[in-house]
Amino acid sequence: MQLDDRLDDRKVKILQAIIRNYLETGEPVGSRTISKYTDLNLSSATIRNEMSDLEELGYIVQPYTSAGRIPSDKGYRLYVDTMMEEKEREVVEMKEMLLEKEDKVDNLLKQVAKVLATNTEYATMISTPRYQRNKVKFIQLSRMDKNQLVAVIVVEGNIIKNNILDVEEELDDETILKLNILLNTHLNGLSIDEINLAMISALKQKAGIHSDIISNVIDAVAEAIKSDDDLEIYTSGANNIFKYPELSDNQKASELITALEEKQQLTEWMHEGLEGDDHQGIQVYIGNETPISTMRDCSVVTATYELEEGMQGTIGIIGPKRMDYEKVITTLKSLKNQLDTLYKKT
Amino acid sequence: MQLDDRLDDRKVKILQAIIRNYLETGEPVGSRTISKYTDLNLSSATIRNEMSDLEELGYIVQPYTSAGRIPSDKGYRLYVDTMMEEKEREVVEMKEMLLEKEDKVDNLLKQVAKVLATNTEYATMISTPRYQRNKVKFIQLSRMDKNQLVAVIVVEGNIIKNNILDVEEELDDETILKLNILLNTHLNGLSIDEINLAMISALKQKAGIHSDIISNVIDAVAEAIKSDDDLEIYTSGANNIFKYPELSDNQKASELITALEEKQQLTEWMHEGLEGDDHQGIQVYIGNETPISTMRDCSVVTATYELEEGMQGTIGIIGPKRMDYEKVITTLKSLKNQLDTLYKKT
DNA sequence: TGTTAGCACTCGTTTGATTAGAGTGCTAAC
DNA sequence: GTTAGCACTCTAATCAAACGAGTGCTAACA
Repeated sequence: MQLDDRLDDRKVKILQAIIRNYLETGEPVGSRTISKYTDLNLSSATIRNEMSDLEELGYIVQPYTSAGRIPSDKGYRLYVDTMMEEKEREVVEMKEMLLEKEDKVDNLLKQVAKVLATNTEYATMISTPRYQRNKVKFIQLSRMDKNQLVAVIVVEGNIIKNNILDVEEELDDETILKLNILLNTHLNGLSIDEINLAMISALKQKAGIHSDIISNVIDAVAEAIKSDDDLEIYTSGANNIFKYPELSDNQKASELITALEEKQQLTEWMHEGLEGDDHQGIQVYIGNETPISTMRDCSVVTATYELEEGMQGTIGIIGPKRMDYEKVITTLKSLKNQLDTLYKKT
Repeated sequence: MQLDDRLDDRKVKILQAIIRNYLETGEPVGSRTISKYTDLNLSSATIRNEMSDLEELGYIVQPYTSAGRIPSDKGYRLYVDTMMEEKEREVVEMKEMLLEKEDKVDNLLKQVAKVLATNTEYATMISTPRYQRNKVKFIQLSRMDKNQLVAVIVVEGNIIKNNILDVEEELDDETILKLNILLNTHLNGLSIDEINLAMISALKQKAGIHSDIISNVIDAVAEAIKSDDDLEIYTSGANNIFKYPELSDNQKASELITALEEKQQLTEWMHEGLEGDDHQGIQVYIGNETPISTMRDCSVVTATYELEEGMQGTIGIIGPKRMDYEKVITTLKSLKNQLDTLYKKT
């Protein structure tokens, strides 16, 4: 008999039972367990037949002959997808996330990573928001020293940047005032795309003999807006991986710790993660679906949050493949909501 | 016969041989090994006698009856101390530490931690400099919005801080200018100790109706100077601990990773570490000498560096007790020197 | 008196064999 | 289509024996 590609209802139920049980115990689960566990009233023999089918379809695998079954990546995938549909509406409030509005976004994020790690008992990461199309809001040059200017640049979202500019010639207050006016009138409200070469040379011309300062300021502005080096990632709860035997043998643990420490890779991943958009900004990567090879034994759930218009970042949870997807997803959703609204009403 | 408290020359040689051998292999070392290893031309039996003495004196221990000996904390201590004396003068140049002067000190430090970790194959940490008695160099209030001021505060070492202040009443340019002059004339050159209550109330009085702004600014200044939250610690190379079997069983590895992640503890330690001063700013903590209990199986070597006058920070290397003290210490010394001079000549 | 050879003894580690148990696949009966 | 029964498979746990590195002690030696 040719096996139907489509799963009937009973198979799905059995698969879910297997996965749920495996999530709890971490041990391969046998037919007898399922027979007792489910309310299907089927004998272990029947379950065995069904499991045999499920294995043939690739949803579960046997670690070795005559052991119980564990879910394959494909199995997890099905489970997660169906579960997502079911839970699409339900969003549980996060317990006691004392998210007092920190004045420093960085500290807030660090704290979120930490709380999340303690809460879920998995490792977590959170990327700082990207300010893709951010606009200049305010520029101010001030003389600090004889030969040094402080350039303060505020971009949308009240992100403040400063640079110290060395100047050769001494500038008097009036010149500085003029430059300030010039800069503000021309650059305010512009995003990085809009500050092009033509714009810059026009500015320089107007600045006259002080055109070299303009260059410096423009550089500072560019840096402030693009803020590439500011796209950082905070991780927390790395030690949690030791709670899951399947991740904590020396080899794997070492690789994982390295992956979490090596933020470069994570950054790139989170970066691109901002594009795709599955279920309300939540994405699940199971096993080999993660782009980082050393995480092939893990699952990663990410959520995209938005602090203010255009300021998007990503939160991620890294755990074993048998992570409690349900809890993780609802937790992330709730957190995402909180972050989304936190700065909106400012 | 009562054992002399003092070690004779031969005992020291044997102890050194034991330790050196143990550093290499990580295995308990027996009498026969030493007999062959050293140029003392002694039989294993003689060595056995000496080792028996050394054990009684507490310099080495036996993991179990009839195993070889391994150094005790006391043994390491002696070894490190004598070695330090020998190497006091010798400072090897660090290999290829592309320390191009980063404009951001933070990035520099992160990079140092990383390079150091790769270089030594141990875990590393580095704390950002403390600006203990730092002085205010420049203060500037600017109006950004109708109801928002930007306060820019520059302290010695060109550390720039900003705060956004919400103001209820709208201020005109002249008022702001007056405030700026007031603040600069009174606060410039002062350290945090010197900005006391009397000072503040005097300022407020002079500010007249704008005294509440003064309060806010003072708060911002205080925060900028004390910069407690800026005393951060970067760690790197946590995965290196897996290279040493004696540290990488699950329990210990987990604890260690946690300790490295839990920066609070480290911060306090590094903080107090700045006081004591052993050998040219290098300190060695062996086993239980570390204040962090989960590091009792490790040794930690720290060095204090100074970027600019009064800006001290600490670098630390965390490894197994059998770490290559010689290499670590010379490496740290060289690095310390580089950091010490790097910003001095600016 | 200090050094050495020899030998019995100790104790953790390695090895191999055996056992227990969980789980499967298959067959035959319902 | 479902179930009971049974032989079979494979892992993990257990145990004993052999191993061997290393010691402590004694007696002999220079």
